[in-house]
Amino acid sequence: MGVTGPDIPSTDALLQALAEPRRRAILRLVANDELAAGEIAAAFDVSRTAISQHVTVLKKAGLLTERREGTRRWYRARPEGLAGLRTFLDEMWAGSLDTARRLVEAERGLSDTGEEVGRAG
Amino acid sequence: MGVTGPDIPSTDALLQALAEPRRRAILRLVANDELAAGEIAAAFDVSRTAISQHVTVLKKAGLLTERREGTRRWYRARPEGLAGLRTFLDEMWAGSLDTARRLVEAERGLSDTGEEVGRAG
DNA sequence: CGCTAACGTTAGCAGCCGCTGACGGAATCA
DNA sequence: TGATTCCGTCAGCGGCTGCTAACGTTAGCG
Repeated sequence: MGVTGPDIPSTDALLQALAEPRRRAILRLVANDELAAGEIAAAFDVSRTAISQHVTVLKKAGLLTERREGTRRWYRARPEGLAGLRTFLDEMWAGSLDTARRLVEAERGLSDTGEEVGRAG
Repeated sequence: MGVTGPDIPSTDALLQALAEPRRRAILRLVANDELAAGEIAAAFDVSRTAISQHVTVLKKAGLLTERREGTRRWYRARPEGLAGLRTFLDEMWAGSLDTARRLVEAERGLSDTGEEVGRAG
């Protein structure tokens, strides 16, 4: 019934894609310039096939855009693909920082009064 | 001779640690509360051993702090551990966004003059 | 049409990784 | 001291993953 959107990549796919050093290198390579598959492959010591597979992973993670021109395919980094990662990071950061703030406060109270500081009950 | 610092975890270790769904769950679990190893393990359906190994990975990535008390070890999320990830994200984002801006500008020029817009030479 | 260029895809393989079970160590208590 | 609790570590195993070689596909050219 409903119109299915362009399937938003999960945080899992994102982090798993970025966990590979070579995939991050590819991403940096096409961050400033649009490159064809062959050009990307030429920058590495592994086979063209391996790079093609990495590119597929990055594409599925929403980190790459593809533009076909003749027999060639041009790739470029997709900044919005990193939005999910930023969200994940902000949530983690906020949660932990909030706790850290609470701890500092409790510690200060401790040094003043000598009162015990345990886990928040 | 020199004083060796507390060895800063690499971006690779960071992303690889975060790539595991269960490790992210552990991180969320200790983001707001300090928990003992056993308590963390109790929250999952896998063995205590598996959790211990995940905790080790997170610790090596600088994402966890450990506090020993008697036979127990208390764990807590370490917000500064995510700093490296933020740096990585910002650099990627900046690079891609800069390119995107350049492209929009070029495209606007194209729609006005009909001039070809290729890769920056 | 045949031929080439530029790719993606598949099968198969080696290495990594997460899991379990068994074990060992440190702290606590009788 | 011995027994128990809490926990990390090790060996081994199955599944995943990154790699290569061979093949299939599409676009362009003679």
